[in-house]
Amino acid sequence: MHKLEKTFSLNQLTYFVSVASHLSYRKAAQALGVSQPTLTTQINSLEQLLGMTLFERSRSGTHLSPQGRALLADAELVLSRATNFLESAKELAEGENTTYSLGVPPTLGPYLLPHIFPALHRRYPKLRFYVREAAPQQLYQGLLSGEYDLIMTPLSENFREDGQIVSHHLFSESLKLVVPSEHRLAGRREVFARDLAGERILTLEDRHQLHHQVLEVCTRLGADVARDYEGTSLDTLRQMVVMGMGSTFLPSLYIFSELHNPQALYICELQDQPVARHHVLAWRNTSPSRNFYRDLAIFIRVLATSHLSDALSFD
Amino acid sequence: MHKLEKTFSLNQLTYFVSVASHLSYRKAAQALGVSQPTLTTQINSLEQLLGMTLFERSRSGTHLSPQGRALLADAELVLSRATNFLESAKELAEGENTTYSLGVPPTLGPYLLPHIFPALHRRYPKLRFYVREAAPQQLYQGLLSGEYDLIMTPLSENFREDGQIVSHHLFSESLKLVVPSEHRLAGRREVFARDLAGERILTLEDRHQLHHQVLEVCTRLGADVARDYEGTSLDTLRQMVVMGMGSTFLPSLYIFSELHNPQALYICELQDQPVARHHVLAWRNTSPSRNFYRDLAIFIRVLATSHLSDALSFD
DNA sequence: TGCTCGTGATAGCATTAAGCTATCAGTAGG
DNA sequence: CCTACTGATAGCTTAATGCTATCACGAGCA
Repeated sequence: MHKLEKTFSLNQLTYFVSVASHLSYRKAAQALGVSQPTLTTQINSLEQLLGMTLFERSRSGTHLSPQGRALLADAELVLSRATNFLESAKELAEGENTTYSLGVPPTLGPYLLPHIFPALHRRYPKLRFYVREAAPQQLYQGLLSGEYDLIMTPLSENFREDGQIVSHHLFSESLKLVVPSEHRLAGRREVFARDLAGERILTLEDRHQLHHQVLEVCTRLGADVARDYEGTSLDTLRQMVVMGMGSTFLPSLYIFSELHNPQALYICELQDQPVARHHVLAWRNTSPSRNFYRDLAIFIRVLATSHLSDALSFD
Repeated sequence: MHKLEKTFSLNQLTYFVSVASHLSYRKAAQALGVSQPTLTTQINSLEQLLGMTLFERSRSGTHLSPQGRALLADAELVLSRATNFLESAKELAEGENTTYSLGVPPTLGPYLLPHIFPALHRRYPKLRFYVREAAPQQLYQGLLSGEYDLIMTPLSENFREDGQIVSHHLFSESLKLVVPSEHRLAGRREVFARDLAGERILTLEDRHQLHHQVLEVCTRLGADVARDYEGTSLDTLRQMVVMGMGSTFLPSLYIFSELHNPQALYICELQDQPVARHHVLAWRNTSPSRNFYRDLAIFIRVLATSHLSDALSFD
């Protein structure tokens, strides 16, 4: 923590450095575009503040004092850092070369971002994301607290667009039924909701939003959710199905990304009661970059439409 | 060369950092001991200067903008350099821990400074010298130009204490006649000026002040100065005498320092016309440290009196 | 010796910057 | 609906910064 006290100004340092390099108040004043008395008074006050003489004045010229010589390097360092600061600011101000903190759910990020980041980078070459994964509940809290600038999250009853938060719909993603290839439903041309009655359904740990959604669907359809074994990731969930521990629902983007050639699995949708999650990009409506975020959401939706229409829908 | 333009103040950076760490204007204001409106206006003007929004304000709190987050580290760097600068200044101001630029002639420095630096260091523990060797003529010019803070130099007709330069007498150093041990004068209890008539006298190159002094003495006494071989240092001069190329005059401090047990040489003084050089410490009378320099000169004289009275005189 | 030129210091004023107090306006939560 | 909290704004005071004009001193030259 920096404390506040009476201190020197950056201009005073600039004057110090300039007089030191010209070894003349008048020449330095001319080079700086200020008057010579200004230099005299400013350097006097700097000297008083520092408690030492920086320059040795005489009618026939000006020399650095030994102390001034020692401080010169430090003064130049301060000024170079200040210049540095201004340059960073300039660069940040004139382009979208900012790093935005983006929160994504672990069941979406790894299967979506690789598909859209390359095109995003081409569109906004200087744009960078600091991506962090968390469950949607944490994403929402983190967005409120300022931890994230943006979150990508599935809609749920916990998510409220309450005046503080603005969200933009990106796409809808169906959750597909995944059964082992030796399962009684495997190969069926059409599977209906009633076929799941009594079925053993595997899902993720309950910190994931997917857990709650699958639980709600199963309760509605009369299927049993296996609480004794819960997956820690979509990959482990898939392995559990392969090993015959039950069936599950997997997001279509995961299937599209990871299961190009699923040998031991049969994948289908419920014809009469499709299950889907609806993903949005959300941000605080107080955010200074909100206009950019809106453009970004629109652009991501366009990218998804053109690259991922096999896996997603855009109602 | 740093150019001058409208820029931010260090206080503004301090405010920025403080608001960023408290995430609240009011709390930051309290911590800084200023009013909240001050922070508002200062940060607004900083934002305007940088052309970007640093904070996202809302009625329910304050967050860093992505740009602000990126600039925060740079701002802290500037402040830490500034603190650094003030600390250096404080350290320089409260002690004599400054590095002074000291010019000495090559025929004196190496044979005097090792005798006085240890005691000088005990007396002024934080004092440092940046010692450079040059011929007295260059020393004098360098003192005028500000290259040296102090010079140690033998008096000569070129040296003028002309209102700009103040000098303080340190000690007088005799120049002793040095002849090879097989020389006709070797072993003589008393040697007089007239004994040198026609003698071949070796000396240093003419960029050394010693050259001119020996030349003057020899002309007066009727000795021949050997211009064909001139030494580049007192050590080579001594070797030339050992090899029988002639005789020479060597400063007594050199003899005291380097020739504890001269086997091949005989050393004596001219009884009736002793030759000496008179060393002073000199500085510009405009120098802010001139009082310290005077103390220093007195102290060096005291040191020489107590440690080097065998080789020097103090008239 | 006296003149001129060049140095930094000083005085007095004008302008700008930075700070304060008091108040406003909007949101959150009881 | 009220209370408490946020940052923003208005209006004023004071401190800091810079300017012009002038001074005082020294160096160099005639």
